[in-house]
Amino acid sequence: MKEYDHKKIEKKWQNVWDKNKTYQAKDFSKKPKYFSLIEFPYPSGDGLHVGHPRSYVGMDIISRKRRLQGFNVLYPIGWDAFGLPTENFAIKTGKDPRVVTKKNTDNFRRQIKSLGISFDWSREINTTDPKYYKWTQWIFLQFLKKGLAYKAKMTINWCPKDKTGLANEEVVGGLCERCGTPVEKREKEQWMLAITKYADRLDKDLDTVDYLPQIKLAQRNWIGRSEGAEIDFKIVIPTRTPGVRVFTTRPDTIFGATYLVLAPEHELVKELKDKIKNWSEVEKYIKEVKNKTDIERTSTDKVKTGIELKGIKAINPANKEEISIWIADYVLPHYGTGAIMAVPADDIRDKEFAEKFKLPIVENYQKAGFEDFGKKITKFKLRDWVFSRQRYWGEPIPVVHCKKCGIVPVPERDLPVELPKVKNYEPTDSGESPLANITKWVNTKCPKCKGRALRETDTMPNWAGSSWYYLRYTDPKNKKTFANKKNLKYWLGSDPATGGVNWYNGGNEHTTLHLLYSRFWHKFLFDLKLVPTAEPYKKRTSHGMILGEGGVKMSKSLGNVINPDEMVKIYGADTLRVYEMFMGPFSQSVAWSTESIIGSRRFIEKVWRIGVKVSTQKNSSALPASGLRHGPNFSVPKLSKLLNKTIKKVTEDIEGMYFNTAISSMMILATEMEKACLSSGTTENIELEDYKKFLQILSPFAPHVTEELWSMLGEKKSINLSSWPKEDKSLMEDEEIKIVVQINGKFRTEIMIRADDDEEKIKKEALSDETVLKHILGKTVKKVIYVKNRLINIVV
RNA sequence: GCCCGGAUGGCGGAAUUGGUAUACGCGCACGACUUAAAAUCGUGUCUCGUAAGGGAUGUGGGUUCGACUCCCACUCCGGGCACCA
Repeated sequence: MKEYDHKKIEKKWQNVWDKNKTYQAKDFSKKPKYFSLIEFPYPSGDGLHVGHPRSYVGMDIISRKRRLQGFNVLYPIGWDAFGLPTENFAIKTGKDPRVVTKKNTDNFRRQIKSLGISFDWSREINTTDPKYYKWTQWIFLQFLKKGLAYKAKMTINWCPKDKTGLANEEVVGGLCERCGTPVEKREKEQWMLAITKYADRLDKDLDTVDYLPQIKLAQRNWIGRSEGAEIDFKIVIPTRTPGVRVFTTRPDTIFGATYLVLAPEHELVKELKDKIKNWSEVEKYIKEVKNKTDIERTSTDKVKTGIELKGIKAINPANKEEISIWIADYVLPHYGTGAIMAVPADDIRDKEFAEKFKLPIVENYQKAGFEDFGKKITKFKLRDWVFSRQRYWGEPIPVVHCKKCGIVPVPERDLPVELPKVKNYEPTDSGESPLANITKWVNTKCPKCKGRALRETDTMPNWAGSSWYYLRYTDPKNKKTFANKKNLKYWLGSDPATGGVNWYNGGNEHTTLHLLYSRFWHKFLFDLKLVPTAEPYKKRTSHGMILGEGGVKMSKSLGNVINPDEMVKIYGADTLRVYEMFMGPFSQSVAWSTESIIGSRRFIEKVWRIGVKVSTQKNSSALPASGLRHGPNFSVPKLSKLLNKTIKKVTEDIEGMYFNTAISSMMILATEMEKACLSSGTTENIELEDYKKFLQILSPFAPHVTEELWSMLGEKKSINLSSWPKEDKSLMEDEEIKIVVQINGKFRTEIMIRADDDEEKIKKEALSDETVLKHILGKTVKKVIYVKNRLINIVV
């Protein structure tokens, strides 16, 4: 018998598909289009993680199914290659990030290709390619033009020893990850993007997209829309106008407000410095707060801290009572107005604070109307996006600073502003990007006045390139624009309300930031009439992580990292694909088990054995013509029925991403098929057409082996060019149905009924069943509940 | 701490969304084939009990004829928390 040689088969078909451009999407086609998307990977030096294929295979199954369903499918991939790990590697080794990136992407490409994912490699993109980031910079200039990119002072993490700014990730327990020095906060001018201008629409438009409910919820919570009121409190000591404005979601409780709390950073504190009698204490407290994170500050289980601003008082506008003013770290400067009115009778945090500092608590106060003392206002938790990085490996922000003209955008014709080569990748001592050291590059001419000017040395965050990459796939080589409008209209759809990438799958960990940022960019481009749809993604799902054996995180330090190359080598890509889809529910994290992968291999081998038998007997004339078969083991109808049920199940399960149960049902079918062969010694019990349908529904999961078997059965064209089978309902109906009989909700027995029996007849039958009679002997039957085609429960 | 998930046999998980808990797979045991091994196939495999029957879906309560599924309170685990991607 012909052996299953995964190495030969997989290599062979990967070459054929490549040569025939089987998976290349065609711009414009009579077929309906389908745009399926995965999050393009960051090409890390560690190579592909077994978690990557999970997402890629999942969407590959969807994409392959869509092709068989007659769609013109775009399933692209690229590299999100700017970022910290490559930069830190460069700092450590002195190697050019370009060289490192090239090496890593080459490795990733080879690994992904070995899995037989149906990506359209002709559209491969790379965020670090100047031809790509030219357009990232161009989009930034549009933000600048519309006033949505601006500069503001922000606090950053600062390591006083290394003299560099640090990313949050590089701060471990308040210490610098590299040298262990306590990290300080510093103020620095940063480029910002005004995402808050889009907050309302980012929230509202979630109603128009098909995201998993928990993804929508996560987005909504992040945006944090809430309705409240802004109320002005007069400062009476010292007399000052204007007073202080607070934001509250409960303006109705104003009669219970017994003191005010300001964020320690509130400008009023600095302004009234001279009037605050206990300034030295206040100053000390402000310093302490400065190095705390927002999480530490707002944690509700820590002891409340704060300090009164002695010597200044405010007036509650509702009851005209004089109240004290405090500062406390649990009030954050960037939410609301950075000031609250405290109603200890009604708010747990205010109550804790009042109890600790012995502040008055008024329990039974008069309720006010919503807008009696202030103005209704909608507030968002969402903050503007800090868009500057003092780093090397990112897109240079394309502006110049001119003493005469101020900030001047680089003219669009001069894009891209290419990242120059440097010798040293470390940030400078002053905390500037390493680009600041290249005087030749920094010194330039002002595009406006032609005078001397300096280039901006900040670069963009990694999120920039990934905020619009899906658009570039529709027209990846365009030199005139980021993507042709016609292409965008074709691939995203022309209806602003319903169009977008058809299906976008990614990690749970991206359901807030990346997803929100790219929705923001897309909406901005939509407003400029540069993209045809209001939302980038019509549908969004997410997959869980693959953990190491035993459910711990897979990491180098734990030594439990699984190399996909090795799995492909030993078991084959098809087995790895099937295993990753079978190991657990797609949406949840699941632990890897090398011991278990053998089950998927056995399944593929079973399919292979049946196929080899079917093909050899088909080619020998020993097999009687279809429809003329007889014999004691004649079980074609039974198998056909199971096949049709399986087609239905697999068709539906793929849509819900229930890949594990789809595979389970195909395993059952394969087992039954093989049994049918064994019982008769031939494959006469398997209809050739049935077996082919089985191969078709399996092909999205295991594309190589099914393609090989397909051709062994005499098919000249690729299985990719066939059409998705449809179940035959007439072959699926059961005339006899098994009904469970329960007594008081406990399983007792089962009876067979005919599909057309009426309820009374079934109940009667159940009550006259031997086992039932035994159990209800001497008891009164109170009630008989019948659930159609399922069960009967007798209550006694 | 806050937000979003999750918890079912020795292990990964299934359960038509309120209707036979443990499908499918791994592992294990036994059997067939084999000189033997591997592969493959078959049988068994939650638990107590000889059986009849009882118990079990993280914990404690509740709703219901009936709860893994719904409600309330808790425990533990994973992800996110704005400069990791």
